[in-house]
Amino acid sequence: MAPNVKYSASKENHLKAIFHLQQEQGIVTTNALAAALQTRPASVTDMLKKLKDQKLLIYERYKGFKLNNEGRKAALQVIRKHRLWEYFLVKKLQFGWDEVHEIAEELEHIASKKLIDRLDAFLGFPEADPHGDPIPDSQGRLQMRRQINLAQLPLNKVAQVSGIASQTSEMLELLQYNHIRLGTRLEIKKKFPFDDSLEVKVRNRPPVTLSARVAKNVLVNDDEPITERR
Amino acid sequence: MAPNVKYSASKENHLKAIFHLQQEQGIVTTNALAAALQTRPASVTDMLKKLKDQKLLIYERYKGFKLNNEGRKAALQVIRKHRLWEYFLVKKLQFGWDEVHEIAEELEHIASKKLIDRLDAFLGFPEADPHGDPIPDSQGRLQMRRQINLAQLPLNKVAQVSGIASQTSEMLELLQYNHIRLGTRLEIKKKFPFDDSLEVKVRNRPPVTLSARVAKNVLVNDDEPITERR
DNA sequence: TTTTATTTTTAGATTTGTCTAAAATTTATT
DNA sequence: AATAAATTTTAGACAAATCTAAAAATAAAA
Repeated sequence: MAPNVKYSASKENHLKAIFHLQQEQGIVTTNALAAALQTRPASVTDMLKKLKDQKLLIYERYKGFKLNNEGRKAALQVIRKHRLWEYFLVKKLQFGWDEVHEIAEELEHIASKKLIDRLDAFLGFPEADPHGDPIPDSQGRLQMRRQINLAQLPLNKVAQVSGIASQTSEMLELLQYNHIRLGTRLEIKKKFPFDDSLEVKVRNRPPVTLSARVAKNVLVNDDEPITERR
Repeated sequence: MAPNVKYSASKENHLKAIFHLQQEQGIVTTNALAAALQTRPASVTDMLKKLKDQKLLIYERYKGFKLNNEGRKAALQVIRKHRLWEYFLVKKLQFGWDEVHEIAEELEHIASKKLIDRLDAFLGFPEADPHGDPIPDSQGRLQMRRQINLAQLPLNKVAQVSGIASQTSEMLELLQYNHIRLGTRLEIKKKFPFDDSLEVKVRNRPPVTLSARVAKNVLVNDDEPITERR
């Protein structure tokens, strides 16, 4: 049933953004979604009505909303496409991991499921995109990973960067400047309660200071990284 | 100047279709374009006005139209994108050459020029797409090739299939069924003046009969193919 | 060269996605 | 609890791309 349902690019963008927001907050608000999509609350309300009519979300006016099963499945297909294209751009076309997001935003709206499954195979069924975010499989199953943000990491505990929450190019540029990338191992050397900024140490580099805003957007593995191989 | 001008998908489709039509007929008519795009003449007129305002074509009402320099350049960029994606789909993702057109119709509207130039390099700067149609280079230069259609080929002269004019999936299916594909060498064994159908022979195969309609859409090299290597 | 037929354009509507400004509702604050 | 502030929704408008039906222009035929 419903193997190749096609939603407009705008609807897909809304579904995807709702999915990400409800990961963090459970229920999503109109204002939050409008901010995430750089649009107006009124426009969001308009779209919510359409998505509700299409039975993709649970929504009662003034009370917030979240995806239902159908909506979640649709969102995961978009996320799958986005992340596979990002992987393709970096691994095959030699793009930098910090410059692929915008292009993938366009590619993710190409409909053909066959295309995506072939691309997946061509890329060797990668598990994560270049930012470390896991790629849903063909059935939309997303292998969840235990991630915490850098602000939550205890002092002096080494962790490995496994994802970047906010992927604006400004953010990615800042991280690149500080030699923080996917897979980078780092530890917090000092926390400044005044503004919650952190002094972070990456191996073989002088320590750098990160604002609380940045730290909250750097995701790291919750458990001990591999430090020795045997 | 104007390196990354972005036109809507619909405008790009119009530009591309006009380009193809004027290749054959010099000047293009509203009805012909409407037929090519499977839309209505009134819709075409609406779009023509917009394209004229954007200075992409020469158009006087009731008198037909054609692309100007700017429009031709834009059309060639779309054609370049389309053909490179087709090549990618066939050569890298193992699609059949008769099933890539629809997907490429979507991919061709992705904007980034950098993406396309990287893709071009990744594919090894191919000269022609899987249907044998030449791929414009990064500057939009299209290397023209001497092609005639199969109906014009003299009796018993071997020629090599170098392009398919009408790429409907019905047409491509028919050709595939008859083992006629890009690069296939064939010759005309008999012409039937009654309906201008042809008996065509492909090496190691029994002869097949093609209608005049099909023959006009199969393009072959004008000059002798290479039969021996030295 | 009139008349008829065809082609093309205009006029007015529709759909999708967006917006602003105002109204309705909920939440927060005195 | 009453009022103020913030959030969310509605009402009405607009742009893009399309459509149908009717009018205008051109081409073909009698």
